[in-house]
Amino acid sequence: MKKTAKSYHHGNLRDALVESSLQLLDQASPADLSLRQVARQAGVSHNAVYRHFADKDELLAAIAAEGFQLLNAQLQRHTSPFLGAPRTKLFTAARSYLEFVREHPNHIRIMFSDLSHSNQPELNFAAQETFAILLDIVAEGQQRGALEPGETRLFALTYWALLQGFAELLISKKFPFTMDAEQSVDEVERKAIELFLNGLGAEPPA
Amino acid sequence: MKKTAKSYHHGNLRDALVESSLQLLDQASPADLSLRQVARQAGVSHNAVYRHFADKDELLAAIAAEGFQLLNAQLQRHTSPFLGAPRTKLFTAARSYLEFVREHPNHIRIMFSDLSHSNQPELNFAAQETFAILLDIVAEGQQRGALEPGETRLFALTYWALLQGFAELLISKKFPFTMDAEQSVDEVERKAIELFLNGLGAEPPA
DNA sequence: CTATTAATGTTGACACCGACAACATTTTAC
DNA sequence: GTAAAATGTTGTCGGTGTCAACATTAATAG
Repeated sequence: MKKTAKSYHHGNLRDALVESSLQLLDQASPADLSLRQVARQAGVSHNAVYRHFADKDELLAAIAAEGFQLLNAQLQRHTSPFLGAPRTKLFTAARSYLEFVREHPNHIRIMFSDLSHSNQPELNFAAQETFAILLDIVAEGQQRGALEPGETRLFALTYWALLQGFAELLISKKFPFTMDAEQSVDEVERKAIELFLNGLGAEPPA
Repeated sequence: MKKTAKSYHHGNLRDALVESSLQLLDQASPADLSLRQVARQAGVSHNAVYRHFADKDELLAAIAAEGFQLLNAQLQRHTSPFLGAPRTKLFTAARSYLEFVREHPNHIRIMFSDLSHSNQPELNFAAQETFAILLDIVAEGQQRGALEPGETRLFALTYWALLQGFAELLISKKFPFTMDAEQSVDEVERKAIELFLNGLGAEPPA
């Protein structure tokens, strides 16, 4: 029997449940997301969920995987056929990442929960893909002379950490009191990334 | 009536509840932390909690505040009477921050939840204090020539974002596949922070 | 084409949870 | 010393995650 598409009863309920979850997450925080609510939103009885996910964690893992896929698509859409100055792409990717965070804060929360126990290979793959994209961008930046050569993985990891750190500070509302009153969040963000990239580009590798 | 210390029945149950929560968080994730379990751990009936916290969020906010206080104490303990090379202090603080994260991953998770709606001034103050500590360290680094001068708040914010970003990648288990097999997490972390600090120290401000 | 089987969905139940109300007890204050 | 405030308990309610039993539909074998 195939699980793939348009089965019969509901017509691949699995994806519909993830989609319903995303709709609910637009308005409610992850803590308020319940299996039964998701089932209701999908127009199906509770326990139907258990034909597609072993438990709640497995549904959350699927939501997280979907999140990384959406993020990856957005990153590539914003940076893929890119012809600007070498450093601009690094900058654009950063803005794109933080735009996603601002638009889907609850989704990002679930993506960075610890769901490692629920073994969802799809999730691991999608998250690895995110890193691969950042890695490519850094590598290209190095090739085009915007960043110092060498240590590409280390550069990319640090790049990702900075972006996700900003995400955390933004989401948890600990960002505002770190800025001067007259500076907008947007401006601070831009300058900090610039600062970071300038740093990586100028110093000979340690 | 005083709320301060050793009242009567239980003898400041408020702090005991927070303490019980911390014990439970050593073994269970935030999602599994329940008011009733905390009450049981403190040897008190459910609903006793509601004499000290309006709802669950307010308890979580108190836990978060306690977390920032512990983090602040550790940061200051590790960096306070510090006589090493100028840059060493920035490095030590970073290691200290990440040590806290590794030892209290569940606590950090709650600290960076969005609890802004439960208006706990203690929490805001403690988190601001964390930023103040990082700010001091950066300022001292600038004064002693380890970092470029100017933009101190921006430097400190970027510094914090990098640290918290590492924390996230560590906690959510998305760190491992970013490293080469032969490098330990510890080593990568050290080198990334070094890279970052080198960057901030060498490039003229943007 | 039909019968068997697997996949999928539903109903019912259970323990646990957060929150509210009503009541009990102890401390504080006048 | 008594009234009031603070603190703790018991009881209850709707909601939740999960299991078991049952029902229905799709896939497959003959």
